[in-house]
Amino acid sequence: MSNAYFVPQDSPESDHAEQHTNFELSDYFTFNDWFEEEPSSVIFESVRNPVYRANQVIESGGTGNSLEVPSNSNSDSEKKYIKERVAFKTKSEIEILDDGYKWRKYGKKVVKNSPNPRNYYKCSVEGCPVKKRVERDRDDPRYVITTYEGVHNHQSIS
DNA sequence: CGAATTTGACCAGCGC
DNA sequence: GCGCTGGTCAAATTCG
Repeated sequence: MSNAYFVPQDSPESDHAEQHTNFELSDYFTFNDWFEEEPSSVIFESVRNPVYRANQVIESGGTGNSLEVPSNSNSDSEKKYIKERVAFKTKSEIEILDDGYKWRKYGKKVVKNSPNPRNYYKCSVEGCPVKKRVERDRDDPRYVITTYEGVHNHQSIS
């Protein structure tokens, strides 16, 4: 798992925000703000890249370097790194959080590190490339980790 | 009856 | 080159 997750502090039932100090994203937006703003304002690479905003780094993860595309960043490696991601870790019983968009589930997978299945969703609006994946936290099943990938090219409907 | 889910199959990238 | 792993497809099924 990664080391920087955003735990929304104004979540209805956030009785304790333990990992909250890990990374303070709330300066940029809160969970509620996120409904209004473009998800693109914060980009999160959950595995090996730093967390960065727009095009600039706000925090490096673990290994320091790494936002920059690998030295010989020509074409292939570039697109891989350009992917925009936002990851939320939310305390929630349910995993189907209504975030104002319409999602169509297209896959489910059991991943190695977690005993819990991971679900794959895609925005059902025509031409919208956004995907998200939802899974339960490995060692804290009360949390749900939602990872958005891409930017919506339309308004939310709800 | 059309639309969304489900779920196993399929596929591609990577490490050994 | 093979097998493992994560991601996607798609046919069947359920749902509204």
